[in-house]
Amino acid sequence: MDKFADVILPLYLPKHFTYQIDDKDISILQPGMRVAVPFGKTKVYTGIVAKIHNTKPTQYDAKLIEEILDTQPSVTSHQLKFWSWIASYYMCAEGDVLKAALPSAFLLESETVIELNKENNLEEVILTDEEYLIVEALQNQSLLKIQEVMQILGKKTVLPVINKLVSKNAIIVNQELYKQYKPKLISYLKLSSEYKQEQKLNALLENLSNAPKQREVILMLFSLEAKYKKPIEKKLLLKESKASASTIKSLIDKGVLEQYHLQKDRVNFDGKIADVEMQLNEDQQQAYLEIKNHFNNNEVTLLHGVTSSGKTEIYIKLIEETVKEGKQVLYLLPEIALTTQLIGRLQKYFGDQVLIYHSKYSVNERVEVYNHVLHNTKGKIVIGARSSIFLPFQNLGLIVVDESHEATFKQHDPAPRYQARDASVVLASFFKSKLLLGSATPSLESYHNTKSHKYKLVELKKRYGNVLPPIIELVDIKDKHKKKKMTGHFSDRLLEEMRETLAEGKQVILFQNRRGFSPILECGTCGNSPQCPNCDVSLTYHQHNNSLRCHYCGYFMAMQKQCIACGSADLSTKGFGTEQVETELAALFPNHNTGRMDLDTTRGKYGYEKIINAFEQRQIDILVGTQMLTKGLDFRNVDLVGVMNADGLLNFPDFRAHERSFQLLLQVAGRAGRTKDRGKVLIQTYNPYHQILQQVSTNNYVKMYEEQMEDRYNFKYPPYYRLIKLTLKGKDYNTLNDAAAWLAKALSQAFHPHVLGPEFPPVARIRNEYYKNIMLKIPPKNSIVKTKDYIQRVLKSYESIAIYRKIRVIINVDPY
DNA sequence: AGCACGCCGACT
DNA sequence: GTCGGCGTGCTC
Repeated sequence: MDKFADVILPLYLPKHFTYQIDDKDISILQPGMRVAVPFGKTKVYTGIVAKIHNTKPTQYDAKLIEEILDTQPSVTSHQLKFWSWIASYYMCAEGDVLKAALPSAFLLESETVIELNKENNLEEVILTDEEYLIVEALQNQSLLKIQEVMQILGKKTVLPVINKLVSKNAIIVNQELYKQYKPKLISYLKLSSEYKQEQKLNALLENLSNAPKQREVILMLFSLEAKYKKPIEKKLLLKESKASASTIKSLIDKGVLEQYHLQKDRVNFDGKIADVEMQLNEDQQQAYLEIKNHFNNNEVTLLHGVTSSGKTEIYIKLIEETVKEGKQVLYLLPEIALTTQLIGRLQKYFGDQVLIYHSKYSVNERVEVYNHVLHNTKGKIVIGARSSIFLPFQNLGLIVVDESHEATFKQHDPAPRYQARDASVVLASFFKSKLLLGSATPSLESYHNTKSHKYKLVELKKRYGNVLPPIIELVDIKDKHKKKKMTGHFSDRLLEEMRETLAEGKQVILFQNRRGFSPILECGTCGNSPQCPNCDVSLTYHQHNNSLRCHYCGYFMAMQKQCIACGSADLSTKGFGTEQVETELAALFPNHNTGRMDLDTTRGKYGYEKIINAFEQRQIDILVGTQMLTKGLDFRNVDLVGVMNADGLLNFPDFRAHERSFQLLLQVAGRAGRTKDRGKVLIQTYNPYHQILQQVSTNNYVKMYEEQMEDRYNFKYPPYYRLIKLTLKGKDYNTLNDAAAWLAKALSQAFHPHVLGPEFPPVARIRNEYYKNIMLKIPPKNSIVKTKDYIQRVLKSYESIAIYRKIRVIINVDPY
């Protein structure tokens, strides 16, 4: 009987596609395997088999699967179930989930390539200029992709030219399937088996006496083999014998040495493992036992522990136990906190049991981690950013979500727009694994869940080693300005404390939540400030390359000397960022080194580490940074933290601004005084009586929680109401407005008072596309599933209106 | 989402 | 008259 496979393709398409399975493949193919399937007229895609069945499609003829790319499934049944949950909850295509879940090296894609037709003598062909350019390029490079042809010709439509060349028999068009993953190979050397006998060897050495270099290499190889008792890398032999590559090559050519390759893991740990058992103090032990107790009842547990109360030690203890049971562990962290500091700490305990998975890892490294998790081979503990929830776990025993309040667990763009913290609850339920959420400042949602008994709460109220919490002082800079006690952006109080701290040989961290030098350039005569031509934002000034830049599309221009609008030279900068703080510091503290940590200075894989190391080794006395220095960093010698301006955070136009400010400020404060000396935190603000700042200064989470929850209730926000945001996006302003109005009206028919908008976002145009938002507030008593079904139905009728089709609709569920 | 097919303006 | 723009519709 004919068999069919439902295949998930890496495309934005809501359904599976059904292909017929070739008779010879029926016994081999299983769900979860990768297959290459033809799609449309030309394309071949890699898809994942979701289901195998014998229902022949009635509406169309199923095509045959072209090739099976696996010998065993790459995707587990748990993953398939999880993908389908993500797709339906976050309202996206399973293909979107697939793209996020698999390392891109798994998804070979067909690409049209052209090469020269060698059968034909090119001299006899008459070519146009464009055709000549392509042929010339093909003489240097045997294959050209369509993309490359476009570049060579500098235009988009290149197919006619290619077709002409084909008809002239000058080139051939091919479909190339790319297999991207390449294992890393290391060259090893050994003596040919021929010389294993003593006498042959002696004869050889005798022979080589007139080639002393080569003789030396052989002897060195022996001594290295004796020393390490394992295969000898070519690189090592080269280094130790100080021979040249050509010496070794000639030995290989002579057949004396044999070269072979072994696959090597890119991700390797070769440090030492600490041989001590994790010791918990009394409070930690208490918390640990409570957690264990909740875990035994299979309950999700929230660990609310103040900064540096020693949450990590508890995690390590729990991880240790899970690993002992032979189960896998997932340790989720916000991307930004994935620093060498924390990884180093875990590796100290678990050595090469630790696998790391995040976006700064290369495609090949990710494939290796994926396979280790799938085959449960090396490493039971995965430390990773949000995307690691998609790894192919076999028997997941524990998930730890550290810094669980962090907004970066939510993916905003592209789809799937998932929240890894929330999704991990579902993931844990599939495996019946334990789930621990950790935070010093839990999200209101998580805390609310403990109040409503959905989660259990465990608290750690004291800092580790009884270190006292830092003293938090609010500095009224409005008052300081009035009294002329400000030097640039520094109040006299901040300067005083900084001098004192530096004099004691301690370090200072300054926090300014904005990058760049000084965001906006403003003309003092006419008030004009240069705008981005593609987006509705002012350009920001960047001092290091003296340019004006757009943070949304990357557009930049040279810094202006005169106002573009009126020609006046009276230009000044408004607002301030990390760069300006650094500049002011250089003038205020000429005898101290300063460093800056923000997006601009941490580019590249090791940019981050460099700054952190320099600070740890006290090459930097004062570190200025944005919020990236608040996460998971543990500096022992910092006694003072200064917040340059807290108001920018509080006045952010978002219902979460207050909660976020509270979390951020407490995180920043936590950087101060992590050892015996009591740290100090100065927060400069125009509004010291703001209730959030008061709650920060008294470290009163519960008060903040209660007050914010009241607001959330009154204004119908999460966790009471659920939100779904629909964003419309398109180049045509008028059509966008019409489409948004239509959609809002259609949604209102079912959700009447709970549809907000359509409204333009703060930045209404990005890269020459306009944006408009519609927000849906779903009352607690309404079914989310039914609501989503209704939205899908509305969208279907929306899509049937031809003129609206060029306006894209992006759906974002729980869009915090 | 891609990608091909198909219909109207500015140029060799 | 073609080349090349983008609107329209389909993909197992």
